[in-house]
Parts: sequence; structure tokens; C-alpha cells
Amino acid sequence: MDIQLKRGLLDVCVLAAIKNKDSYGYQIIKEMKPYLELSESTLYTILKRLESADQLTVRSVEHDGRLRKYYHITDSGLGRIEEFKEDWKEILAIYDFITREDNRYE
Amino acid sequence: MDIQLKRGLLDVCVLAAIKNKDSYGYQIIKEMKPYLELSESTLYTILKRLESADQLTVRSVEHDGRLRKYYHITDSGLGRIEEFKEDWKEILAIYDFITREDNRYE
DNA sequence: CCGTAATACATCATATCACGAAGTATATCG
DNA sequence: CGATATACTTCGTGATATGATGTATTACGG
Repeated sequence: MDIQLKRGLLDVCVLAAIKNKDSYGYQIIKEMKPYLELSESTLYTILKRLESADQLTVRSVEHDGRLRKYYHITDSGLGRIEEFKEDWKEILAIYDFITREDNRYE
Repeated sequence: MDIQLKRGLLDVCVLAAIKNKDSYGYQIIKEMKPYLELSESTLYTILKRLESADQLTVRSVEHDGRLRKYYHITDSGLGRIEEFKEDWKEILAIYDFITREDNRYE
């Protein structure tokens, strides 16, 4: 998929991935894979950005001797998803604008 | 609307604006305004990018003593719109992923 | 007739961002 | 024992939207 098109969806998609259950980096990538592929470096960049924006919180858990960071969505993060749903209406209008054959009356 | 979300739509939207009829900068902005607002600097950046990518051609026309550049979509530009329509299917799936309530079976 | 707004295009600096590459470290499995 | 999977981190790069600023002409209201 077009990279620019992905950009607008990535943040919200990550938030959606942890919406119903706290999750950690590797798991999030696997969960999103069928819909939107992203590399580890991209994901961790996003997670830090979302943490700075208080849209999620982080909690470190020891798992098999390895560090595992669980991400938990905040109210602000849930609000971000709601904003996306609002934006979606505009996007549908834009989609119609792009795909319409010709509504120009000469 | 979210800036990142706009990014993926801008190029294709500009192409759609000249799809049925050649147009020029100022006109394109006015035509897109109800759907997607963009500044002049942004538009001219996009037009140059699309020209470099051979998705449109430019023709200068004298109009009231002023230069006016008309933009014409190429086959490659039309192809870009078709690609967007393909991408749209994936976007719809992502939208479902984001907005679904909970399909996790515990 | 003069100032303001509209038309029309151009350039520059800046901040944001996705991503590949490379690194660290452990567990598992053949 | 070596490869693969898990798990997170850092760095550099290239792409890009936008505000600010500039140039130049036409149209219009008072």
C-alpha cells in the first residue's frame, strides 16, 4: 500500500490493537500484520510518540527473564479513535470526489 | 482533519481534480476546498512532484497578461487513481479493524 | 484614483515521520 | 550447537506538508 496512505492509519491502528487488551510490541505487530505491516523500528517510534501524547501508558513486566513492555490505552487514546471515526466521514466524501466519473455539467 | 490522514489523499485528490478537465493552481485549490483544504505552497509542491513522476504535464498559457499554468493528467496519473481504488479495499479492512468493538474470544 | 482584495505562481526553512540497518539479549528446537 | 524466534533500542536518511515571504497583475469599492 502507498506509504503516505499508511501514515494516517498507523497511530490509530496501534491504539486499536491495544484497545480491548493490553499488549506488547511483538504481539502488536503480529496482530496488525493481516491489515497493515510495519517494522519494529516503526512501531517503537509510534509507541513512544503515543506515550508522549498520553494516549497510552507503559508497564514493564518480567517474562522468561526478558523485559516485556505492556501498553495500555488511556482515555485520551480512546478519544483519538473517536476522532478518527469523525474524520472518516470526511474521508468518505473525499473518496467520492476522487472516484466520481464526472459530475461537471458543461 | 488529522494531518497524517490528509497526506495519503492529497496527491490522488489533486489528480482527481484535473482528471476530467485541465486546470490550474488557483482553480484546483478552490475545487478541492469543500473536501480537503490545502495551502498554495503545498499545492505547488505536489504539482511539481506529480510532474516529476510523469503523472501530469504542464502547459503555460497567457491569461490577462498573467502566466497561468494548466495541468493535464497523463495515463500514469490515471493509473495512480486506479491504484488508489485498489488500496481502498485494504483501507476498508483497516477501518473495520479499528472500529470493531471486540472480536476476541477469551 | 487609490487602497485592498483576489488572482497566480515561486522559494525557503522547518518539523514530523516511516523505515532500514544494526545492535543487544534470551529461549527454543532440530 | 547453530539457526530461528522473541523483544526492545538507537541512529541516520529521505520524503513531505506548511507557514512565511516574495513578485506581479487585475478588479472593485469608496
